[in-house]
Amino acid sequence: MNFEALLAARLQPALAATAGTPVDPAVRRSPHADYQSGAALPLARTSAKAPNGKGGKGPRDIAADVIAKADFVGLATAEVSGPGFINLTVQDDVIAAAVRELAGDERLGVAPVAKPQRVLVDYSAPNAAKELTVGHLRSTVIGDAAVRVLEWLGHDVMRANHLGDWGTSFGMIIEYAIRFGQEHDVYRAARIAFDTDDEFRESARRRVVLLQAGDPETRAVWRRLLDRTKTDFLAAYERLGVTLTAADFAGESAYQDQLDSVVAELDDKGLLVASDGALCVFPAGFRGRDGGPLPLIVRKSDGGYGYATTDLAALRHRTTELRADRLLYVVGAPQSTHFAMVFAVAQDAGWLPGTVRAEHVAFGSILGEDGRMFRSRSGDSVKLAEVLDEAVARAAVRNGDPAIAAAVGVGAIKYADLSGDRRGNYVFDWDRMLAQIGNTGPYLQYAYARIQSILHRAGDFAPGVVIGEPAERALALELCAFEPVITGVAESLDLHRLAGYLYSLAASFSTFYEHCPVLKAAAGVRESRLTLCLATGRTLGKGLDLLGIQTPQRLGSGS
RNA sequence: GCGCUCGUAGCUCAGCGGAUAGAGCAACGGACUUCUAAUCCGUCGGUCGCAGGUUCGAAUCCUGCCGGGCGCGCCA
Repeated sequence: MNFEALLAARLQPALAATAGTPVDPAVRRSPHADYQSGAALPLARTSAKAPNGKGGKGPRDIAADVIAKADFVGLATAEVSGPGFINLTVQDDVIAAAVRELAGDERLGVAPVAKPQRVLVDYSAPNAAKELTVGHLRSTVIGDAAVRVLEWLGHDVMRANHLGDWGTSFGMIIEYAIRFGQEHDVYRAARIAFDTDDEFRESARRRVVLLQAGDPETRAVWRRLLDRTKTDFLAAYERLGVTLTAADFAGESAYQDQLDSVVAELDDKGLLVASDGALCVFPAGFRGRDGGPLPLIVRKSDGGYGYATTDLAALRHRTTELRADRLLYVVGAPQSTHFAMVFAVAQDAGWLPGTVRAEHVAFGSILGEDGRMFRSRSGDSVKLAEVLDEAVARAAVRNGDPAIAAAVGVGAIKYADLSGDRRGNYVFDWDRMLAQIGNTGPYLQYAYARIQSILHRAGDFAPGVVIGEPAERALALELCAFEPVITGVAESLDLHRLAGYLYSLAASFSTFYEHCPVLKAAAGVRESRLTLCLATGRTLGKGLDLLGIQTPQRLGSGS
């Protein structure tokens, strides 16, 4: 259901007739009515300037004209308000019918897209030499929610987990593993050796060369280390409720045999410039510290390849071989310049035609309560597993069932990540994210659980909606707003708008719950309220599912 | 220095050119013979960083400052 679109469609002919030209109906939700249109306001100026129209009409007169010409029959009522707004009030019976339909519709009034796109979502992408840390949380959680939303809308979504499995850090851990016969959890130790021991550092560098040259022993160790971390990652994804699978791993190593060809193709197109021994592309519009052109280095002076080349190879593969229509890179904001340059070079090289959208879905950092980068007391980055453990332990205080505690704890962390504008930084705060009131995971899960409890007790009933109490009306109207939110999020990838909507829906439900007894209501009213519960439960359930958050049937210690 | 980004209530944040800028937390005051009170209702709290500009209308768009974060040639 999309009342905004329906109302706009009714308004459009009247506005066009009044203005003599098509006008944006500008229909929005409003605190003064269900919806409002501000379209008459700018029209007043045009009218006043009309050649012979002495004085012209004021915005209120114009709004009245539009209302007189518009046909709202069977949908809404309209009235002029304030300086010239058109307040629109949807008829109760229309809202009721819409909710009735929603309650019985698996898709909750959201139709699959008419033209599915092939969307490739590049997310999570941890360095396979290390453990997962909170640093990987945002890309993983945001990317997976984006995948879920796009997929549910009917798009052909391809997940890509661009694992760091080839760089210097792998040289370090392979060298360390071979020397000390230890193959698990060696990154920290290897890093220390690399930073403090010149001889080790040299060996690690040689090890990268051996790896890239295909040395059998090196490759064997590499393969074992990689398999081990992949297994660990998959376990973490499972625990997080992230849909990435083994089939989605597409690490840097996968593009190694394409790097020469990337450089060759850039050369063919005359984009390559030798500079200080390196091969570079200088896309237009990028300036460096000294004001000079900023290079994207595609081959280092030592002949090796860096991440820029790998990113270009991956992009080319995704548009030419995988035929993606839209590329999403869910990567931290600090890399925005890098991606802008990669996209610019890819365009120049013809790998990114105008028909394909490439977007850097950037996000900010997770901060500690001191406002600085979130780290453990020892200054290390915090392991993801430890964060999840603590969240679950905290949730377990109120939830005896381990499965429910896990759903609440993990859900709280994910929701905290998704409920704010992804571009901004956010402060990691246990108490806030696990609070049972406010815009939190637990609050939404609680609302969902209460609904399930009612529905369970109610048993079968004949759906139908009659709007009575203000709380019923407010809830019903909120339910009808799901569709525009979802379609908007698929476009903007602002998951926090979905989160905000769900919070607002849950809050409307809580008010309804307080003011409108369901099970004890009179016949007729009872069925209507149960239908509202059903529609709300389904919407909350689907919305949270799209965010990747579980919805237990029951919360608490039981009974 | 250049670029990107952020600056909204004491705190954490919404606010996608429209009316009197909204939530939660905190503070204070109410509501449990009632479907989970893990909730709800109310009160208090704001020169939307500053100054200009565009507009009938600006927290929102533009410009310039101030302040924080990040980035700026062989790490990813």
